[in-house]
Amino acid sequence: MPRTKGDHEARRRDVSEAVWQVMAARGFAGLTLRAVAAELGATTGLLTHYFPTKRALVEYALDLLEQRTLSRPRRDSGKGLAALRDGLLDILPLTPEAADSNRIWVSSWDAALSDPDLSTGYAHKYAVSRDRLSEQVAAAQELGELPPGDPAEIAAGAQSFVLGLVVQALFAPAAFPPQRQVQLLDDYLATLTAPDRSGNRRSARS
Amino acid sequence: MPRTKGDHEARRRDVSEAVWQVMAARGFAGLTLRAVAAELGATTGLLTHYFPTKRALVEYALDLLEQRTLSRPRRDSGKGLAALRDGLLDILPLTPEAADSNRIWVSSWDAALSDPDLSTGYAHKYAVSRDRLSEQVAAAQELGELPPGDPAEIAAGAQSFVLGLVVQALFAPAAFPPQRQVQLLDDYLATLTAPDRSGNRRSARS
DNA sequence: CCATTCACATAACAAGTGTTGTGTGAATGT
DNA sequence: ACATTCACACAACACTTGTTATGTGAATGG
Repeated sequence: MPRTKGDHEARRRDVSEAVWQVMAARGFAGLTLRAVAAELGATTGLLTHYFPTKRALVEYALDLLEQRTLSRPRRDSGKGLAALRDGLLDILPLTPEAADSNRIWVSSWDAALSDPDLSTGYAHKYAVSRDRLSEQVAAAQELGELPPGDPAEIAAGAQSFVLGLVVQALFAPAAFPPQRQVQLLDDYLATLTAPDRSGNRRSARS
Repeated sequence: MPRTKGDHEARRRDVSEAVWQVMAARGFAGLTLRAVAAELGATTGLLTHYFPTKRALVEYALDLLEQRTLSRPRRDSGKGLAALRDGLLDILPLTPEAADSNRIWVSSWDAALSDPDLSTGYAHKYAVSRDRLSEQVAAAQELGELPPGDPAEIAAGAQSFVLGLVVQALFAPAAFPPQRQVQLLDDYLATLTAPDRSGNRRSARS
């Protein structure tokens, strides 16, 4: 039963939704043409009509993942340290949608690590994210909310912390409910704001 | 060409090595019977002789992964904070072997997140690791090397930090050479040792 | 010395995968 | 009104995967 209205754009959105559902339910490895087609109530012919090859669909799925992650409702309340906190909170799986998004991300790491092309893409993407955090760190430092130190290093540390927290929360959602995730992040940020009493210089290169 | 000596144990070690090589080279998703057999210079018949089903081989591979991770040469120099640092350093991909191990771990998360049985196993495993870290945190606190605070929360934070650092280092090994990983970890530990000057209480529950 | 067991190889099978070609009915332009 | 294009369905393909059945030569035990 073909579409009465040939709305290309709407159809593409249907495909997006089906791809998303499949990835959320069966992981990135479960992203198969027939699974998407079944979720869509169609056949593989539809997909090959929109995507010439499987790789094209995978790349589309990754774009979709990035886009949906980026277009998630973002907190953007303050400036400086508050903005940094918001940016980090946006990453955490605090809502079911964010949990889906993160689960898909993590499950895509398998394919990404085995594929050099995808791997460099991921590295670049995380580098961009780090740069953005770095700017927020620098802003917070100028406001005196964070002690001095290389913003890039502090940003890398913060991203590591949040990334790892994502992974732990995905594997043990009961042990890491949203409240505890926020608490852990706030504790981490609290230690960042504290001055360093030890002899170690923070983030100095040899 | 069958084995002249029927050394069951040695053969199993050969299988382990082949499984390891395959996972390191092609990721967890690439762990296929024929790939292992080819790496072993044998056929699938050998594997079905040792493992009744694919799942058995997967479980064996996960055991192997855990065992190899655990049996990696560990630093165990000091007590208290130094022991905690050692335990965290042991996780990081500072050596090629540790990088292999971590890459396999990360690539296995895809299958684990889609399989409830494996997922709970992973959650348990990370919980055990957290408990161990928690004890080291408590010991460091008793030595006065760490300020007071719920050891479990501090351990969870430290594990998150290291886990995330592992992921970043795997995707961008050039940007996260061993030296920088150690530096980032030491910076993190330095912030932990610093007293909290802010009004936030560290790790208090509501 | 011989029967049995072991440790595989070999080959086939069914299911699932991406891909390709052909058909077909609706929409569309003229 | 008609030819063309579009948006798929349908079916077959080559391939990979896990699984299973059968054979076979070496080790082994009595």
